[in-house]
Amino acid sequence: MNKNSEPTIHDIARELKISASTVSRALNDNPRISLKTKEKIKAIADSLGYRPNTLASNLRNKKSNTIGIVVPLINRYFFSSVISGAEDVAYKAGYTVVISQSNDLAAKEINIVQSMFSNRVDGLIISIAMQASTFEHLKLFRKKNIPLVFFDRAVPEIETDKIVVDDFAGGFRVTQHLIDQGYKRIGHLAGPQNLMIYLNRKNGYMEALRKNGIPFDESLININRLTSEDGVAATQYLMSLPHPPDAIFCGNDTTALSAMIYLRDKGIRIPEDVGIVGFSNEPYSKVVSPSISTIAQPGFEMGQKAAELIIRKIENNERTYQTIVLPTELIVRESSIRK
Amino acid sequence: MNKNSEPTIHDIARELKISASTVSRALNDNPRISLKTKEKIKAIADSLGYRPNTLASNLRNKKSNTIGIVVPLINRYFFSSVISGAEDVAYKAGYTVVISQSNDLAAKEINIVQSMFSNRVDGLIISIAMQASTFEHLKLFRKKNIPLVFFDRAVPEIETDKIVVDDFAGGFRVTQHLIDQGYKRIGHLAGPQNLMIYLNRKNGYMEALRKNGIPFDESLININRLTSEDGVAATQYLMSLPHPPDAIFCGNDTTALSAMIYLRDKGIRIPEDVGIVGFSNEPYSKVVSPSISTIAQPGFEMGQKAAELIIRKIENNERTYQTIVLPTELIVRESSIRK
DNA sequence: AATAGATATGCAATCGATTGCGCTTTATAA
DNA sequence: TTATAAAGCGCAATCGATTGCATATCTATT
Repeated sequence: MNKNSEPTIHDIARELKISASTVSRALNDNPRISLKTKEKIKAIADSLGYRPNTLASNLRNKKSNTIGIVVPLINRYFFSSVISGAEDVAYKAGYTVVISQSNDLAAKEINIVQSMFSNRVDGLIISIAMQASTFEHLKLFRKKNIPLVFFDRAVPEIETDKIVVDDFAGGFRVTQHLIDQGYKRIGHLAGPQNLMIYLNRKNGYMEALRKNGIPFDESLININRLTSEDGVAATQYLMSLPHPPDAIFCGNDTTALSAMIYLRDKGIRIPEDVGIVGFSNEPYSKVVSPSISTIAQPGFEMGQKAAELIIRKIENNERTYQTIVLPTELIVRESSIRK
Repeated sequence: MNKNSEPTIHDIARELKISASTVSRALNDNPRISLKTKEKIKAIADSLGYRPNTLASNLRNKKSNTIGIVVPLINRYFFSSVISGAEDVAYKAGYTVVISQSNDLAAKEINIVQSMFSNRVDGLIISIAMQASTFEHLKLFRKKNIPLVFFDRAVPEIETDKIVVDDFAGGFRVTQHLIDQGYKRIGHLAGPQNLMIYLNRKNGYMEALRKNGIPFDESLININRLTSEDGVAATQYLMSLPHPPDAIFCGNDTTALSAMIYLRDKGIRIPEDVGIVGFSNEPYSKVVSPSISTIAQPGFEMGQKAAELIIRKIENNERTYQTIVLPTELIVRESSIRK
């Protein structure tokens, strides 16, 4: 072994005057090697401080034992929870996870995905960027038959595994809850409608109105990017209507919070004057005052499920796809309790 | 090229009846290859849908272009911010980041770090587990001269690059601020003292007391693991003292919040009866009510700096180490304003 | 003692990309 | 025209681990 280069199985082999194949087999506990030899080999390996070179092994095995995860933004509670859950499962199954964030930019997402392909990830777990519009980079994975799992934000036109929450039911429940609380004019801050999750939330909202015989008023829906700023602007707009809403179903907790702050500053009381419900159950939603009613999205669990699913696909080469819909849970807090 | 296996440079070479070396050089824009040949090669590469196999390249180059990041818990705002910042910088420099969480367990940390070594990461960025006590796994990196950067939670006995915030100054400032606000008996919830960050915060606290001529009272310091539950228990304990504190400097925002909730439930007013200051500036600290005074820790920036530093080390093989101390910023909010 | 069968190990190719060295061919200079 | 250099490209080894096939040794059986 050269100085300052790692010992390899060949160094161990030379030391014992045996072949590298034997060493390799011994270290992998291959039954073809006798126990005595194995022990000698392992002893030398230890004393040399040998560490297998995963790169070489991966190359030979055409398998990287790596799962790629792409999220819009790592630094967001829901996504970091998903990553955390997926990492947990992957680690226990002997996989490494590589992570990238698209920053919700289509171009970066394409780059990342291609780079992960070049790195020969065994599977890809992704929640697509808001801004994404073409999906050739993802179809590549399907074409090569590399397991691909969408979570939360999926692409309808790509047939593969998906893990989503029941956004429709979530939107429905939120709205029904507001109606039950006696709110009469319910506004909605909706996210980009090219993303199914936001479309479904809105549809759930509309269905609840319909079912309760409440006429649908287009002007009460404001579609935006659900940033904090958008939340303020949209709320301002809704409240300036000749006939403003007395409750707002916000597409996420970010806008729910910013709407709440805006309304409070205007002297509008929550939940007395206007009820607010968010979506996602961000950690702060339960500690702000008033606490925000919202829909819990089990991020950690989604990550676990996504990892379990993709590992199964990697190891069994199944060719059937499923869409796992996790149930939503309405968490009623102060911001929407009128009764 | 075999069916269902990726095209390689050899396939391109065969197609054009040239050698693989030429293809490799052409694709890497080596000046030794003529422009005409390069163009032909790139055209074929495109039409074949060729993607370089990074594994093979990495093996040959003894470089993985990968940076490992180990944090206690991915799913924590500060850490996910660091990861986010590091990923940003790494991505732009052409590196992939692999991420693992130790769950604050020593055993898992050791495992992860060794696995990252086997994966031949080019460098390792880590914030050590609370529970960690031996550091052989990290010394391995130093011994092999693989760049190692600690952030936030560093190991004093290992000489390497470190990126920390000025916890001492942070603790000092918090305490001085409470004193300035007229609080007389200031308690402190401290984290495990084997971690420098918590030790430094406590030392800053003590120094501020000393400088203001306030006698130090051992019983006002409670050392715990700074979980939400610990925060409640510690606060309960402090308030049950014969001479309870009128302000508490909490080692992190988690405990600050749980302390606040506990006190509120007991009918104790904040900041009138008891002042509270946290540490870390978790996102919720500014939106809860009362909002929590705290120390801002620039997580995203720390991640960026850590990545920049480690990439420089990787690419230049420098052998000098630095400790970058990022300034802390006291954010004064409602929970500690008495005047 | 001879042979089948089991046991233990080695040979050499392979995974895909890279690169030092050397061989042609063409261009330039004398 | 001949030497000389430069340009363009190929050969083959290399990175480290794996594995099908072959070989060598040993045990058991008749």
